[in-house]
Amino acid sequence: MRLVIARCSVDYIGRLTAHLPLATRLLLVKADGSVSVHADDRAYKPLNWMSPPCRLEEQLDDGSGTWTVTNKAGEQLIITIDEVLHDHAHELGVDPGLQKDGVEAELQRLLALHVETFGQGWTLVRREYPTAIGPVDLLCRDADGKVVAVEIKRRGEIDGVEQLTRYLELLNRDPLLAPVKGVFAAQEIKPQAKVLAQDRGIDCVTVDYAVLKGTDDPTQRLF
Amino acid sequence: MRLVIARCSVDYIGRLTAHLPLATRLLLVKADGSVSVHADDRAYKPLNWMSPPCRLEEQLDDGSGTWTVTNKAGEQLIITIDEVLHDHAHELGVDPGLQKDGVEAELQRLLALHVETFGQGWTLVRREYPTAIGPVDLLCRDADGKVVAVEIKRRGEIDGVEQLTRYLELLNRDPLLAPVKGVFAAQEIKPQAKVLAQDRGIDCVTVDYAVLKGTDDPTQRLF
DNA sequence: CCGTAAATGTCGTCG
DNA sequence: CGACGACGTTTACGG
Repeated sequence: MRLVIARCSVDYIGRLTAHLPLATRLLLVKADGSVSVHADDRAYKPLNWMSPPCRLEEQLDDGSGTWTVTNKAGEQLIITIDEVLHDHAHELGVDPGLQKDGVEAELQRLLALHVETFGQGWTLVRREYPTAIGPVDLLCRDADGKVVAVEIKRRGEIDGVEQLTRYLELLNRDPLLAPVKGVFAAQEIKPQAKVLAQDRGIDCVTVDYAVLKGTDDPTQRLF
Repeated sequence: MRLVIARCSVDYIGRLTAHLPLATRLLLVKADGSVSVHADDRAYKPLNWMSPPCRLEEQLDDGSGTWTVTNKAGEQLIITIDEVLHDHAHELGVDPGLQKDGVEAELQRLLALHVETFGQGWTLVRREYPTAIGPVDLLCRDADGKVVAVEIKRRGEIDGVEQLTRYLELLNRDPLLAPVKGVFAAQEIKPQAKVLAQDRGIDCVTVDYAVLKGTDDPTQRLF
């Protein structure tokens, strides 16, 4: 990893064209070949960058000069360097990598254990019920024995309603299942998604993750 | 901007939980308060980070110690530092910012100016025509006076066709507008999107941004 | 500040 | 290699 602080201007010509006027910035060159240009704000996102695989060509005359970064698609990041204020390289080695523990999978697991969240007398037919266009998160039966397809998202947006709609269309072609109702479940459901769901006859359920987790965790129980 | 190379392990507790085993990494502290942890790969994306606004607390004993970064939501990034190999700070000042060209907004602006791109005699009714489920990019009339809804994307994919389909369904409920036709315009349209659009009776138009821009820019005109 | 759509999205997985 | 969905999406824009 190489860290360069330099006064520079930058041009990107690729999927779009972009220009950065002369200013002092951080140029970050990683071992994977990527180059990114950071200002002192905008959180972790660089002002400009080139993702690997790409090639960095340096043309330097006494500190000032030009970096040209090119990828296979012919996109170019051109960094015109006026003055180098700091230039430091360091070997980091391979990173052991990140261990993540996601929320959506957990949400599905908890709801599968507690389908009564959707209504009294509900039972789980199957989690990840397979169809030709992908698995339905939960297939249930309500108290009347009617089949219900449940789509679970952490954040409920319009795309999720579309996805559930496609599943319902497919499931309703199966005479053994039809008529199949739909439930859209998420920690938070956007107004637009609610409108579309209602328009399609799909019920929306907002799920409280903490409560659900509490239901699952004996140490969290109130009684 | 502060650049620290350190042997560290990292834990994030927030929207998910994540852990990074001990290794040498770059810790990037920006003037906006953000902290990000970079390995020597994964392009510009950090392994872990905290976005501003947040607060960094340092507890150090002879180089080793703990950084605790907290935001308002109570999310925490905890960096346990084993050894600091490099620590360098630099004043960058405010960045003049990025000038972009060629994004969807630009494409929409140009097409609004040149609806004849879609056909002779076409007129613009309104840009960003409002509906209950969001604004239609362009509402036009063709040479016969028929209403046409135009959805514009930089890259035309299935989602865009779905979006336009929803608009058409809604607009066609309005007896003052119906029947409304659809046009899907993009610099590049994926085959799948074309197939779906055709199936829905939606016309596809591939737009040449350079030509359109040339039409707009007198200095670029050939005649 | 909330809601919505775009993004050089990026990053996995799976066919 | 391309399509599809998730992302701690992030970011910009408009009400």
